[in-house]
Parts: sequence; C-alpha cells; structure tokens
Amino acid sequence: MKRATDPDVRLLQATADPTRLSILRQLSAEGSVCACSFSDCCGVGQPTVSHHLRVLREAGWVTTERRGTWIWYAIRPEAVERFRELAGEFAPGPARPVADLSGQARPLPPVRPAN
Amino acid sequence: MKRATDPDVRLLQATADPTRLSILRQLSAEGSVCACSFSDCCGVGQPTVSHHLRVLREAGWVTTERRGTWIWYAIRPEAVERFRELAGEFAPGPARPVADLSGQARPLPPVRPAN
DNA sequence: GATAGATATTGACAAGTCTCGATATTGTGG
DNA sequence: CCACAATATCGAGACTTGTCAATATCTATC
Repeated sequence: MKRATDPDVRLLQATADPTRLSILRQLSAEGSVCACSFSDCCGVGQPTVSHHLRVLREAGWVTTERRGTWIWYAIRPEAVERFRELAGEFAPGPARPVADLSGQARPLPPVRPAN
Repeated sequence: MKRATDPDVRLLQATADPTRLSILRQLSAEGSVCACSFSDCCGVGQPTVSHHLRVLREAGWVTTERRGTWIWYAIRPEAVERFRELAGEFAPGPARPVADLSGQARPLPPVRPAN
C-alpha cells in the first residue's frame, strides 16, 4: 500500500483497523482516556497500542495531554466533523440512471468508452 | 495487517485507498458508472481497477449490473447508511472530563490503572 | 463458430502494516 | 542522583496490499 498523502485517505485509513476502531469507540464513549487503559481492552501489547495511538495522532484523529506520568487522549472535533462530511458525500447516486435506462436495449455509452 | 473480519472494519478499509475513494466519489456523483470509466480517472490499469471494484463489492459497498459487454457499478444504500451510523458514533467525547479535572493536582486514576 | 471488446483472474514483486521484545525517554518521588 | 512507572521508539518477522503483464472468461456480432 502506497503511503497515503491525501488527508481524507489518512483519516479513513486510521479507522480501518480493529484496534484503532476500538480505541476511537472507547474515546467516543468516555471522552478522555489514559493511554494505559487501552492496553488490555484491545488485546495487544503496550508498544502496539502506542503505535496505533501514533497513527491516530498523525491522521489528526486525536490530541494528547500530558498529566504527570500518564497521557490522556481525546478525539479532535475537527476529525469527527471531517469524517461526517465524507459520510455525507457518499450517496447511492442521483436519480438512479440505471433504472432510467432499463427500457433501452443498451444503456448510453459510458462517458469515456474505452482505452 | 491481519485480514479484517469485522464488517465495519471491512467497510472502512474499503474506503481507505485513494483509488477506491475516487471510485466511490464518482459513483456518488454519477449514480451508476460503467467499469470502463474508472480506468483513466484513477491513473491505474484495468486489472487494478477490477481489483479495487472487487474489494468494494466484497466489502458491501457496490452492486453490479451486467448490460451487454459492459458492467455498471452503483453504490448500495445500505453501505452509505452503515457508514453514516459509524460517523454518528464518533464523538469528541461526553462532557470533556479533562477540563473537569483540570483543578486537581492529578486526574483520577484510569479505569484500569496499569498492567 | 470465429472474432473483437469489456471485464475478471492469475502470478509475481515491491512496499506497507501489525505485532512483538528490547530499549530509550520522560516524569515522579525518595 | 537513583529507582520506579508510563509511554515512546527501534528493529525484526510474518503477513497484507497495490500494482502490473499476461491470460482467461464472457458477451455481442458477423
């Protein structure tokens, strides 16, 4: 997989892992969570948790706040907002052209017929 | 990456690629698109497009309809719905506990203090 | 049936990802 | 300064993914 440069792809890529999805869900439910709380919830070791938290941070999903020895993670509202914009972008498509063309022997040729 | 079994993760994983995101956007904009239209829009070869369309199909994102020699792809409404549910699940967190604890010398110990 | 066009599959390779053990870093308290 | 706890980084191994060239499959038309 080529490393994604598009911020949207990075945001999506960061959600596309079971461990990170669990982390995001826990953060969504509890608001702010100490890094140490993830170690067992996800069934992976501490370095792995740290790695996933870094991925989430670099994708813009979370912020950190150091408090003494431990570090609290929280979801960034901007990330949630952007993700919802993406969700709003996706649609089954306008006016279902397939149905519109069902009476014809063949649909209209595609925008760019071939290569 | 261990192959994802969770349907939600598969749905998210399918979006986490530049080519597939382009495909989903084009489908969202145009409704139903012939497979041959993707070859050039994404700057990849025909087998690669076919591969990505398969990933999207197996993740539940798209359906296909054969019409003569070519095949039309369209986004499944169920996928959009599920994706939006996921988007609604994510939140910056309830009541911002971090701020609530800012006056204390130390925050309350995490739910599960350590390993 | 033979031919041509559109799409799918196969096989291979480079590159990325997830995971862990070991180690380094940072902050706290004696 | 020293020991301890929490977190991050490093290096390596197993696995997955994206891409392509070559080939196969399927459909329409002659």
